Amino acid sequence: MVGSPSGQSIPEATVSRLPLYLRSLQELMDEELSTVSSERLAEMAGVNAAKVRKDLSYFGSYGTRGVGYDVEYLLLHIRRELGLTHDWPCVIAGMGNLGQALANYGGFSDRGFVIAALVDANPDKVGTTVEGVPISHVDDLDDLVSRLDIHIGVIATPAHAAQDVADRMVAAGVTSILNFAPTVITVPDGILVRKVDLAVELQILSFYQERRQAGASLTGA
Amino acid sequence: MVGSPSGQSIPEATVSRLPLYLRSLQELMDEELSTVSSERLAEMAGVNAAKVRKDLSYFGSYGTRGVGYDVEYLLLHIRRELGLTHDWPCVIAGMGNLGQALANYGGFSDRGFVIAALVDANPDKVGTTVEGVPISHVDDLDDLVSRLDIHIGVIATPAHAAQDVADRMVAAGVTSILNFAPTVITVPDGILVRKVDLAVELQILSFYQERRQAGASLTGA
DNA sequence: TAGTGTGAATTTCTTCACAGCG
DNA sequence: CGCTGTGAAGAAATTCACACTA
Repeated sequence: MVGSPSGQSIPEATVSRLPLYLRSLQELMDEELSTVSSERLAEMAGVNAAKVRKDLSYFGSYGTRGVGYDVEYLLLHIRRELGLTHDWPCVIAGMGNLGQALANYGGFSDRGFVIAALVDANPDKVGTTVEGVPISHVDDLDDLVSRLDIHIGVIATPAHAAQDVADRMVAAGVTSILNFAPTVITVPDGILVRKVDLAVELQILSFYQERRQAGASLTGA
Repeated sequence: MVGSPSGQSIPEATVSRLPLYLRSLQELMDEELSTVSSERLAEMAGVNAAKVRKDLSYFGSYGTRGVGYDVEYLLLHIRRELGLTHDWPCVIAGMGNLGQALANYGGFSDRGFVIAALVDANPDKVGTTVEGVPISHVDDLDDLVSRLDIHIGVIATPAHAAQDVADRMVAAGVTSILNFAPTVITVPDGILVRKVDLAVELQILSFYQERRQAGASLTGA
């Protein structure tokens, strides 16, 4: 989905697994383990060991043969690769159920994504707060984005409003968008978009569920 | 992530795009268009035309050369492939913000995923209703699953509770699980699991956002 | 000895390009 | 003519297997 950026490339597939490794390493830190083998890390992340070693090798040699990887060192390194060494102020647009859930979702602030602003088009919602953050009107996006130095926008509006909100975000200066609305949005070159459609995953499950009557044995991930 | 099921295989990558096509076709139906070219469909789904044609070709020849695809026919066909010709009763475990958002999320029932039951471990929540569906205690999973003929479970609990809930679901007879908890769960062979981690996508955005200062020109999706 | 790092083999996915059909 | 359907080429990702080393 994304062109390879400056410098020589880390495969997209590898990038998409880094967050999994990061989470696993955080668990290992909590358990106060200081080293980890590719095999163990693979098991925790739900992939296989060869993949872990290959993935990590793109960043250089961080392991010790015969021992494994230093948990703390690797954690720091992946965090740096992911750009998670500083906070990212974000704005969420659309304060319906999903928007509220996202605003409340601990997993964001945990990992450096600070909900700096919330916007909605409904005047009744404007002025109320979620998790201590006031809901502003979507017309104030411009001001909020520049004042709070926001680069990342999250769209949690209904599908029909998504493109308009995306346009406003881009105009305001947002350069990365995470889109939860079940529609494709188009943006100018240079703007990054990723999409999550909650129902898509269920449909994929349904596909495999439907066609396994015939004694198929499938493996969970 | 999932072994190829009975019959000759449709590539995983293709399966994961079917929901996109389905959504686009539904929009075309709403606009009362009766045919669509691979190019137009590609644009709507956010992929390229060759991919659309290749994907659809796995199901046989459904297009008309010189014209395109019949919207209604293709829609029906993909819906059948995805197993969406009948309703799937689902249970959601974990009625925090995310669980509530999912229960409210129109995108599910729209597409045949009926929220048949909700469970939580917190006795204070048990007995209240969300969208007209009562919240039951997680101990009643067994009864609910068999009585309501539920095959699909959605986990929206905190990470630490996810494995336990998954075990209970499997014991109760659930065969497909969609896991929103930020942790890997393990299940017996024959149980399908898909995972959605809301924060993972943000971290991937962060990766690319971080490394584009150097005049890189990236393309949004 | 245990476990990394990595070329090479393999598989999967994408894209091309054009023959063939309505 | 316009657009599908598809072999074949190309690219990307995964997996193998083993040399190497702390």
